[in-house]
Amino acid sequence: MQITSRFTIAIHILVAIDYFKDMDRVNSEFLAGSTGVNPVIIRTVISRLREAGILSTQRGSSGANLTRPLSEITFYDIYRAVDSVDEQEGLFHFHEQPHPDCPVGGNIHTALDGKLDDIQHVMEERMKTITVQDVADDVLKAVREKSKEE
Amino acid sequence: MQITSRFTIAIHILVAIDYFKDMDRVNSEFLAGSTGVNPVIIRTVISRLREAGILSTQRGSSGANLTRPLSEITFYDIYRAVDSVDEQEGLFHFHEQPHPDCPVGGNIHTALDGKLDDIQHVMEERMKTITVQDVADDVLKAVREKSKEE
DNA sequence: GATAGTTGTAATATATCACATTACATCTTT
DNA sequence: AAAGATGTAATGTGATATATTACAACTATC
Repeated sequence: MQITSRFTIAIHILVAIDYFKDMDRVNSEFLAGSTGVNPVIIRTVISRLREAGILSTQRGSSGANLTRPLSEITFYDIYRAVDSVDEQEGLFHFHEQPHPDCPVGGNIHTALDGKLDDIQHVMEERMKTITVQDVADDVLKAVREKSKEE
Repeated sequence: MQITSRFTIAIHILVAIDYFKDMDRVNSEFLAGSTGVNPVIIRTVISRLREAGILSTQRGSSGANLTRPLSEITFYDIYRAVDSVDEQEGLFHFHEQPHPDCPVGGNIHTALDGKLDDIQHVMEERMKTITVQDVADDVLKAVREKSKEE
């Protein structure tokens, strides 16, 4: 299994919105071209980012506005915004009907749930330490490296 | 998305094999009852554990033998054994066709891949610190708690 | 050595989900 | 009013997880 590409798409979108903010009309068509993803998917990802308060948009009018700088948008914010992992269900799919009358089956949740939460938690905490600005910086760096080579 | 239940099933199975080792014939039918999972699924999970060298089985003959104590089987070992996350693909599904000629699309992998690997890595490292024995201990504890209550 | 019990595995079915796509109502800008 | 956007519903398609049936291969026991 894999975490949905909505997550990397959202990061890509945010970097692009910032990168091209003064140069182009950054509409869903443009972002679809940059990401190689269908424009409707772009719009739904943007919808989720909007619902999460990360950016704002106007019906009919092109482009999106960030509500805060990229340096204040963490990977965790995006992960939550685009529902990379369902908040209720959790990262691990637990088999659903362990037998309650079996000593193991009847106690496996008690014994295991906390440990699974732990694992998910370290992952999410690490996500909180990385921001979209970190990505934007590295994109810029790479762009400059390439232009040097010519 | 969620990590396949094969992971929790495998942990459940290993705890049960150990717990019942002197009491019952722990065959796939028995484990299917304890987990609430189809016996064929049980056998395929056991197959993977066998391929990973965690236990051995004999065709025709009931039961499985652990090749090492539960205290030496980590969550990471199981995670790898049952292919919870494809080793090639990684935890995050990257959108597949970012546009190479776009400054953002052409550099997003360079900028993002290492960060995604980092996140996956902290999760996997935490998995290495938890063993199936930890679960078995907590199952036993819970069993004893419940028997006290009577 | 015949029988019953078991594992290993292929083949198929079903449900769910991710992503693509079409279509269109709604809104903004010119 | 016309052109260009967004928001979103509806539908299609492919991939994947799990369940299930079926059976060959093997072991233990009577």
